[in-house]
Amino acid sequence: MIQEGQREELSTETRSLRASGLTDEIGFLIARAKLVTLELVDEQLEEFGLKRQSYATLSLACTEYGLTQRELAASLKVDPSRLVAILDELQGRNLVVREVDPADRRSRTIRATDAGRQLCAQAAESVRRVEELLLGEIPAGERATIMGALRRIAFPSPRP
Amino acid sequence: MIQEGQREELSTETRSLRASGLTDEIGFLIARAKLVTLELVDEQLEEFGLKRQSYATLSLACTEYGLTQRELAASLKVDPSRLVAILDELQGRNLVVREVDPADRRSRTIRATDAGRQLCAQAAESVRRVEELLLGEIPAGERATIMGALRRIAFPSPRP
DNA sequence: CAGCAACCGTTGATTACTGCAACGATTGCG
DNA sequence: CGCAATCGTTGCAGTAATCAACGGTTGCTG
Repeated sequence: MIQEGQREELSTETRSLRASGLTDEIGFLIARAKLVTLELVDEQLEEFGLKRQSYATLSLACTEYGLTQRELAASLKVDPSRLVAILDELQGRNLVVREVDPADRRSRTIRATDAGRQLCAQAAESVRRVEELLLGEIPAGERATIMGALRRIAFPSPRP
Repeated sequence: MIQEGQREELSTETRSLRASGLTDEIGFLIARAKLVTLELVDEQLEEFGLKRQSYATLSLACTEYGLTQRELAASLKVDPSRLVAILDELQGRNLVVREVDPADRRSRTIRATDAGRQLCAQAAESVRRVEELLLGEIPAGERATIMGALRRIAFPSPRP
């Protein structure tokens, strides 16, 4: 188990975390991994003036499906009321538009503008770099396993 | 790619998420996996009257290292001021005690009581069930890969 | 050994985010 | 037509994250 070659200096912090058993629990690991990962994502998004949620919203708005705010909120697991502010900001920057759904005038379908699409494409490229930063040294086969497992966890039983 | 045998009913929600590319981004996946996972963890902890942070704190208090509040806060990436309320609650339930560090009377070393150890052991057993729920159908070898990757992401460059 | 900067736990204020109820506008159904 | 349900929106309450400040304590330094 312990490599002779690379002597690992274990901080008391790491040692106690291991002794507590927390580093064997998936909940603790995912919570912590989320902190680290999203910090990197935020870093990448900063230059585009986007935050995680506005970026995710913009990404969905770039698809061909004309999603309503309700659908958007459900997809992103965000409260519809929270989405209002996000869309206000995106629309204020002319990245998306709210179109009245002709089929149901209560709903607004959200679509990205050309500027929105362009910005989203650039941001997506930056965001994808995070995976490289985090899993760069891991062989491609294992990386696929990991991403697949995350997908499975993120979208449980019925849906992939 | 697409299995003939199992016809997958794709909801428009899943379809649009895929089309947006978000399901290929590690940031989105981890954020979402964290939501799902911690919901299960909370569920398991509820019967013990613990929340994530108090459980993690209690876990660390159960180790042989007599950690100070400062060290605890650093290990859990929680603000020291936030830890005060957590410890107040745990101490109020006689699960931990604050001992004045004889070496440095400014510091308080946190230790679990016998009751605290007992409760933590029970809670830990429940919490570990979450991994089974999430990764139960995945072969053991891949599970080890996944947990290892999470550890690597959660504790970047210098520390394992 | 006196004094001073630094550190510890704690308090308090400020800010941000989540979840929930309620509202007008609109729809679909009976 | 009338009524329940839905959509976007607003506002509010509870919770957490961040930061400054303070008394008590330590250790360094002159």
